[in-house]
Amino acid sequence: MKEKLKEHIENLIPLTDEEFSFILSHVSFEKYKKNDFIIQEGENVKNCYLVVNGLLKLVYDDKNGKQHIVSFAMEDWWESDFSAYFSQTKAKMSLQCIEDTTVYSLSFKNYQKLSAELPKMKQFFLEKSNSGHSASQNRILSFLTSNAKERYEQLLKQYPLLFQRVPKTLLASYLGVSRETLSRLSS
Amino acid sequence: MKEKLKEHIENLIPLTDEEFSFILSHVSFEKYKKNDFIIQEGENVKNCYLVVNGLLKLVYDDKNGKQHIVSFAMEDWWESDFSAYFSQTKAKMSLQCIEDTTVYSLSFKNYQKLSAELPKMKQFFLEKSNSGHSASQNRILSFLTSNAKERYEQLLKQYPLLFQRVPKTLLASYLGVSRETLSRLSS
DNA sequence: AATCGAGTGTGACATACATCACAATTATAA
DNA sequence: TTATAATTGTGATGTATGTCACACTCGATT
Repeated sequence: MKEKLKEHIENLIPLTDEEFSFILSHVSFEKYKKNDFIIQEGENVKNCYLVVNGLLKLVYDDKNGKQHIVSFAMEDWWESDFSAYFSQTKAKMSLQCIEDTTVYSLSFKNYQKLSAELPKMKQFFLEKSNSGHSASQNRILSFLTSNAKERYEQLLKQYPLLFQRVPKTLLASYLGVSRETLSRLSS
Repeated sequence: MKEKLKEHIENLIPLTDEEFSFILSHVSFEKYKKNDFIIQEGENVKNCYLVVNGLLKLVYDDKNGKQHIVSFAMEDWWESDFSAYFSQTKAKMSLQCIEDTTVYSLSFKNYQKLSAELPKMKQFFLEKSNSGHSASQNRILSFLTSNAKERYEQLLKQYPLLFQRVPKTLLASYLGVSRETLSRLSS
């Protein structure tokens, strides 16, 4: 398990063994079951999470009780309600398991500590944040330029695995269309 | 002018005079006229920009020749085709002046240099990137949860100034609706 | 002053998508 | 296994929004 975290970071930045054990002492390994909530709307968001195995959804429940999926988090992704995490306020969204899931959890305090004491980690977080930002911009772009069918095809192309792992209802909720419309698109 | 840059950074992180002049020697001050392109689609993206005065639009031109506004950049905002900037590839979007605009320009090389040699700047960029990421997620959320009228009202509430500074056609293009629909919404 | 073009409003109509209802199938649990 | 819930497909219909066409205003240019 440790190895997976090491690989994940070294994918961007090489680490000495000392550096890695320092990092390891600042995160905790956690297991969740399908349908468990890792973050619940309204709670203080103390942690962000690296998915080791499994699959998460970051969802927003609107005033009509409808669920909207802001993001899926697959293996090797960091996820949280980052807006609440960085400002240390209450979650507007929930983070819930679609499958049994294992994660590394990083508290905000330790995030700050790692950033401050290990320049390499600050660099790591910076690069992660930049790529997260780019990914979000691409998603915005797809809402601006594409209709439901095109967005569906883009999603399939980008994450063919997702298609087999999550019910269509959730895909629809991610794409911003009703499940009925999505069903008609695929046929 | 220098003062505005100093204020902007010190809004997040205090600087000594030496640190600030080091930073200043790594950016360049530039002036553009209304309708000028700062970045053109297809070019290599060498710089990102801090808007000192004026107003920019980040636009994507789709295959049908239709323009989509991914973002407006007002005073005190950093903007670029960040995806292309960070990967040092060609721009998928253009950055164009809606008004006469002055900016500080930061090359990718100097971005890396500042990040590497001034920990405070790495911290600064990290915090900027995090808040940019949050902002993008909020925009995604508004596409998922709101119809055109609601998105319009949210925009007005968040940036009342914008409303007076840019033609409705551009607001429509930002909101992802036709100008006719937007016109009918406001009445 | 006359002309031009950008920005805007509005009617008529077309289309994409949502909603509601119901049936069929497949997974899950007792 | 049987029962129960979750998932999916599909028809009928309503609504939001897009598209096309045209007119009007207003500021800029000559």
